[in-house]
Amino acid sequence: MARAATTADAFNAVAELRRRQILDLLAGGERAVNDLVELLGLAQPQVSKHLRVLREVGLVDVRDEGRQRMYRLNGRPLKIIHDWVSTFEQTWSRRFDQLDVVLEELKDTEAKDEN
Amino acid sequence: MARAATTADAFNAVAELRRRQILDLLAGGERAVNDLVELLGLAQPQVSKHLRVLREVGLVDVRDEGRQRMYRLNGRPLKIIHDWVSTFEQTWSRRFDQLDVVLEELKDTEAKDEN
DNA sequence: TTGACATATTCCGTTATCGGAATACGATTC
DNA sequence: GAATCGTATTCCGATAACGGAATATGTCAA
Repeated sequence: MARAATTADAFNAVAELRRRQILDLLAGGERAVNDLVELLGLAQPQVSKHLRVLREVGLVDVRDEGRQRMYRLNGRPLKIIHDWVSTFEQTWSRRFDQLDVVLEELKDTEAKDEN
Repeated sequence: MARAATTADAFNAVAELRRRQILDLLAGGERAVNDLVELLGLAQPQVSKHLRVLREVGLVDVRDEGRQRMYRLNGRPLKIIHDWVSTFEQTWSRRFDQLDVVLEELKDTEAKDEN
């Protein structure tokens, strides 16, 4: 086995900077592929490939509009990420940093007491 | 060029299920490597390798304790992910789903009006 | 129906990743 | 200081990701 398919889930899909940028752009509303190509400064095939990955994990929806394809953000799969990361929110909050310090000091004190 | 190193940032580090599991375990407190090996049911080298990635993006800190190495969670790098994902929070909320429906209906109405 | 435009797919080469097995290293313990 | 324990690193082999270039598909316009 080599590695998890990028297409497997939102975590993998979003690990790529370009795909995050695409989602950022789509947050501003529906966009045709060539719009994205221009805004990102990428080659068109690369953009289409990234869009495919995003489509496969459900992060974007497509709609045909004449010869264009309009892509639209669908953030729902991001909720899984949000939920998971939120679990750790305390970890980076100021107050818990302080708590860590207190706990460390406490540990040191105990260590001394054992002598 | 092939692909960005997994080791590059928190997004990539966390894209791997095993590494997320490790962080989940460390959320419960410091752990020695063999603890994690047992809890995860993985081979020890694999665990050490995942820990290395996590270390390199700053998601865990290490402390030497005799012949053991105690790993400890450091969630700070997750804040970047949290911040980014939070940008899209409205996208999956119930109220905005409803708004989407309304907008769709409106679009349909307009389409009919054009006939 | 031919040509131009918009997008998707395929093919290619390079590189990173992952798991597994073997091995190296470093700190204890005997 | 030799055996042992805990962990890290290295060396595979397989896979798949990525960018680039070429090409295919599909739609509109003349």
